[in-house]
Amino acid sequence: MERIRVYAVVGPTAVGKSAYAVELARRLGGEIVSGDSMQLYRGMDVGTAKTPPEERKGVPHHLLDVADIAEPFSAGRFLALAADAIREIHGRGKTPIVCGGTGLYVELLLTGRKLSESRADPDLRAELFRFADERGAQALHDRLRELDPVSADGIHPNNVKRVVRAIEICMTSGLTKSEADRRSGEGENPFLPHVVRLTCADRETLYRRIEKRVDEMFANGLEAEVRALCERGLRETPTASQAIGYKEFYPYFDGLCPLETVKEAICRNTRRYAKRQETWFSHMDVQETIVVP
RNA sequence: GCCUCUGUAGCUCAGUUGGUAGAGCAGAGGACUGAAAAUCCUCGUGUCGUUGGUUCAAUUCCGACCGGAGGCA
Repeated sequence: MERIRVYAVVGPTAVGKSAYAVELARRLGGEIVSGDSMQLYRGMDVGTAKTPPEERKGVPHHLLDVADIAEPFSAGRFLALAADAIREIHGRGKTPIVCGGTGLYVELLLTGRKLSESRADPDLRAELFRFADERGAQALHDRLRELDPVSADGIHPNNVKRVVRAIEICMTSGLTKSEADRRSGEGENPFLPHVVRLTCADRETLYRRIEKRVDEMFANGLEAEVRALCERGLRETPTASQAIGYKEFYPYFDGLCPLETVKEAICRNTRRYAKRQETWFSHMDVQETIVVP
């Protein structure tokens, strides 16, 4: 089977992935597939730094605006959509270029994983969280160990969220999580990745870029965007509500802190996020590294 | 001017009945196969305001001085 050549542009927020990907697409005759867990949502534009249409320079972008903020999302759903988009682009004789900062999504995609659909079960989650709350994180972890000792070994007991998710997978997919993981890697990877990693020479440079970007977001109407989304229930959504650049406004809207505090919190959370991204991408199989000033 | 309280990690503070000290936040590093912009793990030496004194030993007790807060005049 011939593998599909897939380019990928990865790196922390604010290094300039999107613009780079657009240029790459124009050079290669490519189309972009977003690998970003928040740009999926319709209406989340300014805060997610979604490339505005006028900056896309005619390059088609896939997987932007494919979900309503009320929808939960998952890596499984992302994989299905992204893999389809890649095949479709390739089928038209164009080069697929994955661009995004969500390490898990991009890595699963490029390594050719396939995950069966597993529904989120809010009631089960709530029950498991309650259990952890009442009997302790260790007790919940013990329950996972009974269901799936292999994945229990790989998840720290304090990481309740992941323990809950692992149990949920076991109970909704009909397989243990570890078995599902094993199967996800079966078969040949249909993709042949060429990963370009963008990074900064040092943290200071990256942090300066982040601060500048946050300033721009505020200047471009971030507050109004978040306010409008809150009116549509953003705060009650399962996934979209967690986005950096959005959740920091909640205390401000409740009159609990000044706007300046919101901005500081966004910068801080973005810095921490960028650091986690750097950790992730530094271990990824990368073909090309570009240091941006 | 007098009296009281206070000065400990970048910040907010705890503590040592005298044997040179520890939490939260901030920060740094790391993990990651189904919420991932989420979640979790690891990392704390700092003239204990300055300076004298008592003591084998003072950040801890005593004095003075210098900051800060409050009270009385």
